[in-house]
Amino acid sequence: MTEKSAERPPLASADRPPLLVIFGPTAAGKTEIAEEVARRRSGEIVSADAFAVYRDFDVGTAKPTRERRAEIPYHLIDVADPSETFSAGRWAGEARRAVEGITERGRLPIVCGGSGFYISALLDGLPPGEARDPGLRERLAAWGKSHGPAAAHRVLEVNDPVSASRIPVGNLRYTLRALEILLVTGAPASARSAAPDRWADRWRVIKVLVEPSREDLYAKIEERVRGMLDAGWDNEVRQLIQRGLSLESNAFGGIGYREVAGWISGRAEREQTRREIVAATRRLAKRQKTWFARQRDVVRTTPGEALPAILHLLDRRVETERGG
RNA sequence: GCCCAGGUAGCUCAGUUGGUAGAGCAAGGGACUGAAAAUCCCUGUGUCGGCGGUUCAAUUCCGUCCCUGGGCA
Repeated sequence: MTEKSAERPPLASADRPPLLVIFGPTAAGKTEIAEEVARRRSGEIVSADAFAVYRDFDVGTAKPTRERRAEIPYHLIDVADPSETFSAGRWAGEARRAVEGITERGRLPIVCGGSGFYISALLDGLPPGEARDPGLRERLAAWGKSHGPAAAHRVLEVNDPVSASRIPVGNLRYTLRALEILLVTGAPASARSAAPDRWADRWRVIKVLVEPSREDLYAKIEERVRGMLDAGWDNEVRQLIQRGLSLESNAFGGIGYREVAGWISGRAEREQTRREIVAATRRLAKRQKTWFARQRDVVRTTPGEALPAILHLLDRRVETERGG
């Protein structure tokens, strides 16, 4: 997908088709805004959500309902089996294809979601080659578990001191990933620089960060978790478990799923479960905020101001064309 | 009413053989190159239940009162 795009020379700014990217913390109200923009500007939404990709994980991922998806086309939702482990690279590849298709159809692509790493992979690209080997990863995980993070980090330090210096000793997952890259590619992860990725140059990218006040966000999180619990989250989890899906699967790592599993198996009260999920969601929002803080060329808005701000930004192209 | 066990960070608790205290969780900040809603890093002054007493010094010992569990009447 990148070869084709690399051959295409970048167009003058005003001639490039728009690519709207709406991101922000969970429960900020991004979806409603994206849907309204889609209605008014004949757009299609590309979900940038690492857990909405899994089929049958609906309630806890705040996935748009079938009715809404019938009205507004959505992409990158329900594209993976819950037993799979998805990846940022796979998402970015599929998202690029989706964006290209939407543009070719003459419609507005709207990337909307809270998975910052995924959005970065889409816009800025990832180093070439996945350098991923599930079997090796499993063996490394087992080895790391028995030897401990310190031992793993020492091995990395010998073979890739640069990566080792960047990764805290306690972060076994990152240490193992660096080792995996080393073993799969034969080169240290630190030498794996991102090749210049010009994919996004084909679009006039409009990045909008939707950020409510902390007070509003926490209130919305409370409300959302309550709503999910009332909407039959427990039934969804019960069905997933009955179907034989492992609690160890990546999809079950999504916030709330293991908590709800604990509740329906009688290990925790509903109210306690609710509180834990709210706390976990707040922590997620905090991490998202940290991730988004370093984004460049972003228009920052609140949920209330977002829609007019976005419409104004989209219409600016028309003004430019008329003027020039 | 009596006996026992407790009252220490927002929560659950540890501890100080007397020199004014820590862990986990929560909370706040941060990192992030194919697991990312994941993973990890940094941040802990709190009338150590109240009031008296002993002591150079009490959260730690003594007395008393209050509160919370449990037991006995």
